Formats: sequence, structure tokens, C-alpha cells
Amino acid sequence: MRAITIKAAWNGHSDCQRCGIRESALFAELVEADFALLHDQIDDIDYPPGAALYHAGANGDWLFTLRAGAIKLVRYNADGSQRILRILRRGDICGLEVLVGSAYDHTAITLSPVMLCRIPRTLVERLNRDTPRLQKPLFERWHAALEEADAWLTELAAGHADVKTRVARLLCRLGNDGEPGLVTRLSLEDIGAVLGVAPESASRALGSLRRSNLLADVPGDRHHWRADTRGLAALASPTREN
Amino acid sequence: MRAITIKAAWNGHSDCQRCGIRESALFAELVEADFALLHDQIDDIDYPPGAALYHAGANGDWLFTLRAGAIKLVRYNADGSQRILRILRRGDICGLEVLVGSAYDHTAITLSPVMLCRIPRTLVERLNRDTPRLQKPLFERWHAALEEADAWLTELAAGHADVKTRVARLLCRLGNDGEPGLVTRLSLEDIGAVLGVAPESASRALGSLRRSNLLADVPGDRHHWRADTRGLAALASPTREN
DNA sequence: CGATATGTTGAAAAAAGTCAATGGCAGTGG
DNA sequence: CCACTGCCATTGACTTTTTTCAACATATCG
Repeated sequence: MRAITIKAAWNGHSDCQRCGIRESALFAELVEADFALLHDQIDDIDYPPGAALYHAGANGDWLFTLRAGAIKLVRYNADGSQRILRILRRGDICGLEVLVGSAYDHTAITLSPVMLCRIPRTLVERLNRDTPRLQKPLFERWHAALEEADAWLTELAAGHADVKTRVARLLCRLGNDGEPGLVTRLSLEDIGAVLGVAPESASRALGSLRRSNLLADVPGDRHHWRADTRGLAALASPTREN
Repeated sequence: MRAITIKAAWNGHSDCQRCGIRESALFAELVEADFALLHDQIDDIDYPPGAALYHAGANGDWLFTLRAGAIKLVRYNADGSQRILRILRRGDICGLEVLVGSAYDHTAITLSPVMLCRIPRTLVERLNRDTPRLQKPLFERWHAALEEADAWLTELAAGHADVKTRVARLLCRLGNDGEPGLVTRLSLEDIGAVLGVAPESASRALGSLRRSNLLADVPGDRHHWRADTRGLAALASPTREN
């Protein structure tokens, strides 16, 4: 591990009322009056790939809403190896746990250039006290996180599916909403840390997918792959009729 | 799979104010006045082993608090195999998700004789609307469920640990609070469904643990094992100094 | 007392891990 | 501009772990 000096770029305060992901954001159901409280408290920040938003166990003063890019939530084992527990995409929230305890449960690291909103914990707590409108979205966020964890346990964890199948499933989950066929690229080490396999095994699985024309590099773009989403999905689901 | 006719025994309404797990229960922080609302709405029910509390996708009208015994939360794959996502113990809640959507996310099946409280969804919703005291415990429950899912992903899912180690970790999690050294017994199929391994592999791991005197059957009790918790923990954690 | 479930064990096959060598590519510094 | 270095990915050969298939044991239940 090397020390990285990351310069996060501050883009000013967020205008939540005109936010591009407003309809899916935490504050979707707030009304005009509520937004007065938000003014100047939420910062709009960019991070380069590989930046740490926060570390597991650290005291948490902020929640984050991801507006573009991808973030991995990581936990480190006693032996120093990492395990990736979730990968967050546009519209996802991270750091929700600071509303319960005050420490972060995971380490959050950017996988690509990231644009996000940084929301003070105290603001969410105050809004939640003052209006009943925030509670439902908060419950829904908890539920979504749990659903995601459950899906990883069923689809991505070992058992009844070989590495190639699970890599295909992972790639399906990494699809970019905007451009179909474009998936965010992970390092072999990261794929290994998601699936619990050796990086070499991940490489062999990717190689096999490439040879089947289900996956290809994007020339000049080291942050994405080009993927045959339908083909991968067919491989990923055991929908064979026999 | 065989059809089972299960007769659940109704023990009358619960007296939440004098509940044995009151301090850790959902309603721990309610005050005297709130309990008036609870009267006669919460049922105290017993289930035999192998009973289904509810099925994934079914409409959910109840939450459950587990007062004794163990419950598995299961999801079925397309090919009919089961995956166990969590195992709930005394004090745990299941069915929280009905507060968000109205359908259950998993199938809940008892692993042993179970005593639980059945709470109507509408009651929790009303209480949560009328008093602010329920929100914090609800958030904490969501958080606890997510923590548990994350722990399973890191400790029990494959990767950097062989079957024997993971079985040892699972057994550590199955310890009974009341009687140290007594752990709730799972079938080989269930262990397989938790760890994502074949039942035969689970059997071999258990055999190895038995031969090391870390595990033994309890004569006359098919619902428990006797385990050397310290020895298992030593096996489970990679805390070797070398 | 069979009949069915569940658990155990052995032997062979398959999957994945490990170790090591190689190649490409980006960034660095002459 | 080019060699050099470090990082990451790929590939092969070999080892280990786990699965699979099968046979057999044990227990429960009508």
C-alpha cells in the first residue's frame, strides 16, 4: 500500500432542488420549505479514482450521495486481505450507518472518477426530527442496502456456480445506465475481493468471456469494458430448459 | 420436499411490559402510556421445528420477535436449491421489510422449537407515527441486519478460508447464550446452504472437528451439539503468531 | 419391521489455488 | 527520445481443495 495524496475538487454547494438525480435521491420527497434548511450545507465534490471517502471505524460526520462513478465498500481481514461488500452506483447512498452509531462500518474507496454530494449527519438528523417526510426514504435506503447484500450472498458468493458464471453475474451488475454495453472495469484484485477468488482465477474467467466475444476492452479507456449484456445474462442465469 | 402440517400453539396475548427480552426488544424504549396501544394486539406463539412463518414474496401483515429458538431466512434459487441468508436467534426480529414494501423478502423457517411474538405491521406503523421513540430502535434493527449480512459475506462466504475453518466460524455464531458450550444443531444440508458447500464437505469438516474433540453430539438431544467454543474460535480466527 | 430421511465414508474427477515466468504499459528520469 | 522500473494482467504447470457419485450406516416413524 502506498500513501496517496488525493486532491478532491470542491464544486460549491449543491442545489438539491435541481439535482439531476433528485427523483431518486434521499431528499426526493421534501417540499419547498424543507429546502431552506439544506442551503449551503451540502457540498458537491469530485474525487479521482482510488480515493478513500472514509475508513472503517472512523467517526462519521457525513453521508454521501453518489451522482456519478462507482465506489467500493471494503472491509479488511485480519491478514490484510480485502473483502468488497458492496459496489455503489449512481443514486446510491453511503455512510447511512452514521445515523445509528457514529462510526463508519466500511472503508469507502472510489473505483472511477466520482461526483458526489456530501451531506452532514447533523442535517439529516435535524430534518428527520422536523419533518416526517424523511423517514420513509431512510427506511427504503436501509432496505435497499440489505437487499443488495442478500443478492451478493445468493448470486456472487460461492456455491453451485463456478467462477466464470459468477464473474458474468458481477459484470451484469456493473452495467452503466447511460451507455448500454459499457460496464465499469474492475482490477483483477477487486474482482477477487468481491467473489472471494484468486485474481488469477478471475483473469482466466475474463479470458474465457473475451474468447466467447462477450467482453472486450475499450481502446483508450481503462475504466470500462464493452460487454454483451444479453449474452452475459444468459450465462449468469441457469435458465436452461432440459 | 414434503408437505408439512404444522400446528402452531397460541399462548395468548403477550405482556410486553414484563417481557423477558424487554430490554433488547423493539419496544424497549416505549413508556407506560404507549403500552396501552399494544394491549391484546401482540400474540405469543410457539412453533415446532421446520415450520414456515412466511414465504418470500407473500404479503406481510406481521413482524416477529424471536424469544427462544432459531429461525433461518432462506431464498430459493432458480434450480430449487436453497441459500440461507441469516440465522436469527433470541431477541432478533424478522419481517422488518414489511414496513417498506409489503412483501417478505425471504422465507422464514424454524430450526428448532420456537417461541415468538407476532406483531401486526399496522401496530408498528401507528406507534411509529404517534411517538418518536420507535424510530431509533427501528433504525438499529435495520443496521443490525445489515451488519449480520456483511459479517456472513466476510467470514462465512468462500475465499481465503477452507470449509473446516468456515464451519468452525459458523458454529461459533450458533452458541446458545444461556448454556455455554451448547450450540444449535443444523442439518448438513443447512450448513451447506449457509456456506455454499456440499453437504458431504460439511460432514467431513464436522468429522474432523469431532476427532479434534472440538465438537460432540449431545445424547438424547437432536437439536444441539456440545462444542469447545474457545477451541473453535482459535480455529476460526487466523490469529497465529508466526 | 421395512421405508425414508439423514449422516458417513471412499475413490475419482473437477475446480480453483499457488507459484513462477512473461509481457505490456505508464510514468520517471536520464 | 529512450531505457528503466513498477504495476498489473496473462498464461502454464503443478498442487490442493472441494465436488461428485456411490455405497453403506444409522436413526426415526408409521
